[in-house]
Amino acid sequence: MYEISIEDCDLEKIMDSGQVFRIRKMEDGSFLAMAGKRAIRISQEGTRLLFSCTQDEFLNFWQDYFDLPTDYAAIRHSIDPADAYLTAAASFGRGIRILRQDLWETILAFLISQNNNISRIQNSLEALCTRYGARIEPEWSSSAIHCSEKLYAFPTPESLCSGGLEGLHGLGLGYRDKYILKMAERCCGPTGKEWLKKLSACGYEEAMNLLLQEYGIGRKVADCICLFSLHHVDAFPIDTHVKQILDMHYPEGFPFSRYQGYAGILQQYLFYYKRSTHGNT
DNA sequence: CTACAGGCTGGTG
DNA sequence: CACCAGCCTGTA
Repeated sequence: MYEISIEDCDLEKIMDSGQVFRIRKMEDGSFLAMAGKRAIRISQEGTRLLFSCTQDEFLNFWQDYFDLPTDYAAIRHSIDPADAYLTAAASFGRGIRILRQDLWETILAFLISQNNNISRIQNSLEALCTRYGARIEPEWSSSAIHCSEKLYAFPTPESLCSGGLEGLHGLGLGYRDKYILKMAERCCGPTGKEWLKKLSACGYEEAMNLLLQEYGIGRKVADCICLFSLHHVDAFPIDTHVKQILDMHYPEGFPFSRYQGYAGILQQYLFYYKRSTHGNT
């Protein structure tokens, strides 16, 4: 167990902010977060967070995964007070953080996300993990906070390839199955690892160029990958909701220059605010 | 039943 | 260039 107190970190909001699809709330009110081949239980009361892992694993993985070293209050306070909508959105979304998710996993998640809804995305990802992922046996599974259900790691590119296109049927992927298979093939073997490594190492512009060459990846999906995995927080994904916000509240254009270098964080506040106040799923 | 999901591809004007 | 039909399918 590892306990920490931190401002601007609300797991429920993070879970509902649309950037991650493998965190869910358990019956006891704690959260189950899965990332790659890891799984963790986290309980939260106010600013207190209790992680079901050793200090070592917290410091080596989860701390950065949840981007805890970043000062989000400072970011919120930099917002133009005259911008009533953005001020309200940031206040409402206080606690959201931009996670640092695994690249391969994030690419697949957002390939699936296109023209899709959140519950279906979650179902598809879970089905994918159940079919092709290795079993996870977390340390805490045998302790007091047991978890009856079986947990699966995110599958490797190699395991996805092994099933071919037929192996992706029945997962609710629809026409996106061929995008997934192509991407799995892309990420296989040494050349695939090299490509992922290159993506991780380069800047925002270069990452966009590389991603946009891939089958099934357009500007919006590429921006999501840049923001939610590579942590290029100047990436500003424009989906139907954000487009509506921009049309409605920023007819003169969003003030990107004022928020240079971290507009993507504000995009999350805007997105979450709009979705939450319109009762969408 | 239809409409719609955090879009992209491929073809047309 | 801009425009847009078609695409899979669970959910509302």
